[in-house]
Amino acid sequence: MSHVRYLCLMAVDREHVLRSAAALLTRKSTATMDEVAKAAGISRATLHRQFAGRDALVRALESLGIAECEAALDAARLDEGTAQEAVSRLVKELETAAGLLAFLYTENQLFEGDGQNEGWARLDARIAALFRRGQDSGEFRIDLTPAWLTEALYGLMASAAWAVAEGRVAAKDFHHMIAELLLGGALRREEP
Amino acid sequence: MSHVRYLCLMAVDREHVLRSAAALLTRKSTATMDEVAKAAGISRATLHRQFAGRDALVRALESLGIAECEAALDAARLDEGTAQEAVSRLVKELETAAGLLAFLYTENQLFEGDGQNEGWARLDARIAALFRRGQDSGEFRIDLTPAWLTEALYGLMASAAWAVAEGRVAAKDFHHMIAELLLGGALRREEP
DNA sequence: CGCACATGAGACATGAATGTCTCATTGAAT
DNA sequence: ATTCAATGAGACATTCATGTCTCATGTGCG
Repeated sequence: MSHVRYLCLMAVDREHVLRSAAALLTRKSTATMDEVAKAAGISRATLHRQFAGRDALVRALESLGIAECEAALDAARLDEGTAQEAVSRLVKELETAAGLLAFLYTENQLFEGDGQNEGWARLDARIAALFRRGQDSGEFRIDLTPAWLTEALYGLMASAAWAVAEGRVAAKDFHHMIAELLLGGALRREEP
Repeated sequence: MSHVRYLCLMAVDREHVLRSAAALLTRKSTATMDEVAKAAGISRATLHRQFAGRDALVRALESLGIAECEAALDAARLDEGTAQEAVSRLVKELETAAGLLAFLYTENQLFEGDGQNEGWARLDARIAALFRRGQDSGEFRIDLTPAWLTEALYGLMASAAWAVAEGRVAAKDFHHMIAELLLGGALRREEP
């Protein structure tokens, strides 16, 4: 039964291709299908056999990014402990997906039109709910809206991913930089 | 002497074209030259007469963005008062350039190769120097590097510009959102 | 060994964006 | 009114990424 093996190999390769594409497109968002194929170590023909076209590839990356984010949200256990700790865990869990997120964040074509993936709305809602929980518990200041804090989290993740990729900051500081800057702003300061 | 008037008109139109292009490309970074021309209310032929090609247009936008940033840095008087106040003034002065900055921030092709505009390095140095001044004076925490704070400022500006453009946050909160979040993170908290 | 199938290489057509060109028109200055 | 320059409209060739195709190769399996 080569059929089973066939499916297995396809799945593995598809995963590898998506990873390679994400890594390349994060650095050069205008990379051609040929460059994507070369980066994955396959031919352009095979790339087209796995993804109907560039659009399908980007959509698959979008689904992968959403899935990774949701997995990170689950792993971060946003409902446990203080909101501050939950945010810190979330940043930690999102670190591996930061590069992919940074790419998707700039693909604004994904968000025009009605066919936009509802996964983003789910993610936004869960993250915003976390910030709202922190506000309700008195941990976070209330003059910064959950929507803005969610946007800022995305933006800081993307900024850090690019800064690390270009060597302007150290990769090991990723979590500390984002969590400290974001929480320092979102956390209500003790009255002196 | 129509020659003088000729030069004057060219300058005015060029400015207008650049503004229109910046506004459009901020929303849709893949807009074609035809769309850019239509957005500026001119024909594609005239657009090509003013800018040799798409590359030249992007380069001109880059120069414009750098010039606006340097003007904002000058107007913010980064050496006066506390570093915190200077950062707040800087965010205020940069607000009008935020859309353009957001576009340039994602044009990572500008930063590959050796021919990258040295204006960015100058800007980075000036902004980083401001954060360093705040650290030296004890206003800002020292565990977040000036390089990262500079990156974070860019990232938050871009995030806020997009969020405002898409209606997720209110435009009037622009300065407050960025300055408060950034400073809250960069500012050393009072010991309880 | 022979079969099946995924792959790589490459040819080919298509479409889109670009860059260049000509020509008629407008508009302002003289 | 005449002249000059800029503009708009459009034709045109070119380039490039894309998408589809065929064919040869190799590799695993029966």
